[in-house]
Amino acid sequence: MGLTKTEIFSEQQNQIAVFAKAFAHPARVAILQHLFKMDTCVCGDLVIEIGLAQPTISQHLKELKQLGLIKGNIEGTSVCYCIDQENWNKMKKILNEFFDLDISAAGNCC
Amino acid sequence: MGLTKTEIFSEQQNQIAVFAKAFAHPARVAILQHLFKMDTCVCGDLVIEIGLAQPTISQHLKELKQLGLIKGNIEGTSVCYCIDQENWNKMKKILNEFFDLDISAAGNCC
DNA sequence: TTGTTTCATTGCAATATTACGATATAACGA
DNA sequence: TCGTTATATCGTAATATTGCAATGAAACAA
Repeated sequence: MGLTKTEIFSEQQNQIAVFAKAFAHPARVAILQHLFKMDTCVCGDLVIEIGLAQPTISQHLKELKQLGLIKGNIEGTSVCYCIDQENWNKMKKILNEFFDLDISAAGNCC
Repeated sequence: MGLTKTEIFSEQQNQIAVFAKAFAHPARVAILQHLFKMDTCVCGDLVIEIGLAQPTISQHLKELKQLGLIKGNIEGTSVCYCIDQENWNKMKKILNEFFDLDISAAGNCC
């Protein structure tokens, strides 16, 4: 049905999934990598850097912004985006807790 | 168009996206958490544990298996799944390299 | 004001994902 | 052999995602 049954999962499980979805597209990975690489903030250079149309980039930026991973500031006619450090670290913490689940017990059957 | 333009991105960017997609659904997060929690391997208990139909769980398991994050062994009529430690660690390394990009330079504009 | 630049939004088409009923398959016990 | 159990696969319906052309909105310069 294309509809995820979020109600049967824990809040934590849903949050992990929502954050993971942010990185589940190479364009968004590329955008974030570029925002990290540039010491000065980027705006529509992303359209040139990445090879996608402007509306497409704008849409990906919107998703990252709604998740809180990036911030955007209007500067004249252009918009300056950058990583939201606080939320980025929160996301890292939540995902790393999941990645670092104790593996010692599992993995001994197959 | 629903079709990701993978060809314009680097192999690394695509790989991050593919791994992230594994966690981009709470059911797969729940499956992996359960596989970590149980010291003995699980099979169709997942259908009971998680509240989804058997074909749906089977489909999610297939995706995780294709990615190499889990392994499955046939034991009689049931199938025993567990984390593939080697690939799990590979995935962790790739995603953490991305998460740990130097934040000092970025994030000072907004 | 008019034109330009930059970005967001809208609307749409194409593909992907999620979920499940029905069915197939494979191993086992009686 | 026959029935049971456990899982996989198929087919299908519904929703989500991706991408872009066209258009709108806002700031600026002339």
